Formats: sequence, C-alpha cells, structure tokens
Amino acid sequence: MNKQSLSSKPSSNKSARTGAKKGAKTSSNESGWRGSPDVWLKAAVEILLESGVENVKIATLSKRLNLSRTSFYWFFSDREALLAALVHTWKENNTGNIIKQAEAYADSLAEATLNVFDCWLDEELFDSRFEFAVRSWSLQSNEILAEVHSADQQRLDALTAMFKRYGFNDIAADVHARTLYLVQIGYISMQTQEPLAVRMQRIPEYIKTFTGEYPEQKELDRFFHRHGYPESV
Amino acid sequence: MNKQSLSSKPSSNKSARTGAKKGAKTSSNESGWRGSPDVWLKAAVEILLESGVENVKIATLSKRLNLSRTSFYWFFSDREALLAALVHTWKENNTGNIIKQAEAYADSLAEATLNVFDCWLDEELFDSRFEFAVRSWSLQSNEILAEVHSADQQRLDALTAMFKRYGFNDIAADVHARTLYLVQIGYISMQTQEPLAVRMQRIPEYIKTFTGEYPEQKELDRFFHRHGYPESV
DNA sequence: ATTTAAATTGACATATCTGTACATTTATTT
DNA sequence: AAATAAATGTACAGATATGTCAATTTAAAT
Repeated sequence: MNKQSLSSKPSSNKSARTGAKKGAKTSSNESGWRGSPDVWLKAAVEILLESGVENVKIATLSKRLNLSRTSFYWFFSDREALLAALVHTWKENNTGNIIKQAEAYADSLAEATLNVFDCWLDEELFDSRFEFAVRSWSLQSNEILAEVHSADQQRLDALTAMFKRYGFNDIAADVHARTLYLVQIGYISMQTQEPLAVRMQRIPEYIKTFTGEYPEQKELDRFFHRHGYPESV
Repeated sequence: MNKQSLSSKPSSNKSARTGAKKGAKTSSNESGWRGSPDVWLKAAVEILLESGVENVKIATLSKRLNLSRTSFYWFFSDREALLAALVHTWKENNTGNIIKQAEAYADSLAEATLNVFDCWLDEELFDSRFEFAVRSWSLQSNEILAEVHSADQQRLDALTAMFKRYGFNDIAADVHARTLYLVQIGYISMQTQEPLAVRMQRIPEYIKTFTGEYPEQKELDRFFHRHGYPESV
C-alpha cells in the first residue's frame, strides 16, 4: 500500500567503483570532476533534514549542486537508490553509538545515564534531525517503518540492560529505559532549539527522574566539561 | 523555503453554507448527495494518518469515495483548503483535552497524572496517529511547525502548572512536565501497537517515575476500570 | 410536473518529476 | 597529443498532480 520501495542494492550502477577507487576519504572530491555519489548524497541529506523525503527530488539537488539533473544518473541508478543510501547512512550512525554509550563504563547509574546523554548533546554521536526526518519518513513507507522499529528495539534493549546492571527488576528497567529513551525521541519531535545553558540546567533533575538519584557534583562537572559548558574553549 | 502554504480561509467556497445548513450532525450525509465537505475531509484524515500529507491527493480520495476527482472542487476551493481543514481538526481535538485533563480534580499527584494518562489511552481525548502525522508534516511546512510549537507550549504549560500545584519548584515542575509529556510524544513516534495489558502493566512504574510516588491501589483500580481493563464489559 | 439549485462528470490545459538516449565536454592514461 | 574513460548536458517521452470549464445529472423546491 506504500509507494517508495527502496531497492536493496544501494547502487547497482556502473560507478560503484568510483566510490571505492581512491582511499578512504569519506567525502571530498579529489578528482577534477564536480559530481560524485557523495556529493549527491550529502545534498540529499541536507534536503531530507530540512524538509523531508518528499522534497528529496533530483531536480532540487541538481540546482543546489549546479549540476545537470540527469548527471545524477551517472552515480545512482535511480531515486530509490539514493533513498536507500540515505537510510543506510542513518543506520550506520544513529544506533550504534547509543548502544555503545549505554554499555560504556560508569561508576554509578547516574554516570551511566550521563554517558547516554552524551548522544543527545553531540551530533557526532546522534543526529537528532536525521532521526526525526527518518521517523517522519516511516509514515509513508513500511520498509522505513520496519527499520525504525528495529532501531528502537535495539536501543531499548541496550538501555534496559543498563538499568538491569544497576539492580532494576525487569519491569522497572523496562520503564526506566523507555523513559530515558522516549523523552529524547519526544524532544526531537518537538524540533526546538534551546541554548545549551537551558538544557544543562535541567540535567540534574532529569537524572534524578530517570534514575532515582541525583548525580554527584563530580559526575556533573565531568559531563558539563566534555560538552564545553559553560562557554568553554 | 517551504511549499505548502495553507490559506487561512478553510473554505472560501460557494458551499460554505452546505456544512452549516442542517443541524449539528457532525458528519453523516442527510441529503441524497454522495459528496460533502465532511466526507472529503474524513477521507483526507484517513489518508493522512495512514501515509502522511504528501499522499493526501485529490485523486486518491476520489477513488476511495467513488466520486469524480473534480467533484472535490465543489466543496473545497483547492487542496490547500483541505489541508487547512485538516490542521483545524487536529487543533480542535488534540490540545484542549490534555489541558482539561491536567486541570482535572485529583486527590494526589499520582491521580492527577493518571488523569493525564487518560489521554494516551482514549482516542477520543487524544488521537496519537493524528498527532504523529501532523508532527511529520511539520518538517515540510513552517506553518505547521508553528502550530506544533504552539500546541507543545500550551500542553507543557498546563502540565507544569499541575506539578507546581503539588509543590514542585520551577525546575522540577518543568522537568517532570516534560518527562510526562515527552515520553508520550516519543511513544507516538515509535508507532508501536501493544496490547492493552502490556501497557497497563507499566503504569504503576511510570507513575512512580513521573511523580516520585506509586499510585494507591484504589487510584489504579479506578484508572483500570475506566479504560475497560481487564477485559471488561 | 416543472423549475431551480446542488452536485457530479469528462475534456482540457499546465506544471512537475522521473528516467532514457545520445551527443558533448572534460579529465586521466598511455 | 592522442586515445580512452568519466562525467556532464540536451532533447525527448511518460507518468502523475492540480485546477478550470462547460456540460450533464440528480435532488429539492415551487
């Protein structure tokens, strides 16, 4: 009943080589050519975050890149291949890090939770806008919905395990994991942009709510410091 | 930079009368005619919830209604008018009730919170799928985004006031209101469909997490009962 | 039963997006 | 500098949306 169907082959194209030919340079354009799979993908990500999948149109991207629209087809077999690449990018980045942070070493539950909070404050660990765009997308596409469900499950599992490690029983761990996770997913969905100070001010109270205990000042300081607050460096 | 622009006149059309002509019958088709603004709007809501705004296409609706596509224009000036009606419907239903429930009488904070929970379990009070569809929509349209922001603010204000009524200080009330609200918004965004029993099992722990205290059995029973759990009637 | 208004329809006109074919330009290799 | 491969661009064809117009049908009112 849905339309976008996302072929599994991200680029069954003649130019699959291109991407891998030269070293591991994630993005930039070493060759003299203006276009590349990466350039198109990057533009696609931008549009996706700004205004949703339905606006990821080849014409739009080509204007942004000052390239001919049809030049796109040199790098991707079709629009679906581009969309598949978008999902792939999201999966790569946005789930692994949450799990890693949930499993990171910590002296206390408060510290463990602060480790997870790192994701919400560091775009390198978790891209909120990307996350929101993909979740919005999942309304139109069952394949994306399946991906989102899978990601949610993995993340919740990791967080539940974290709470269990600190002595929570099954139900309590489940509910606390959900609270910790869903507040963030909800926050993303509000699409608010608040100053760092405002967000930081709420941290101790959030920790108390999510874990039952306030963080130690030491833990808090460590957390603030690694997020460059206040106003550091 | 966004496309959909939503004229403010929901139906500046010749048939504005039609809707109001006969009494307050919210929907059904008293006259012998097959179409009506309501019928089109209802179909639009269905599609919106199923697969997002971008699929709210007049051709799609007309097929579903077994009406000619162009017949649509008798009731609505254009697609935008229909979209505006969609937003209007959402605003009418989905914000007022949260505020009402947050302000409802309660003997304890736990009971007050359970009153708010009513929204999450009763589609009449709060339509989660509609909410999600509108939030997804807000990625493509700044006008919708503004509506969503406004709704969030109103709802959070009401919930914050609720916690303050029970003695929470500014920050604590703010964080607890956000937790209570955002967990639900996040939950919606997961688009999960769980059996009532599973959800009900988590309620006491959620109440404890959100308020700091477990609900009394009496309060819990009252809550369960009004949501037809277990398996009642 | 006839008139009148309301609703429905099919035939255009237009715009936008996707994708293919083929020619052309640009960089890299030899 | 010539040959080759990579990338770009133009022209075209097809699909799908929106919206207007002028009938035509259907229900309601006289």
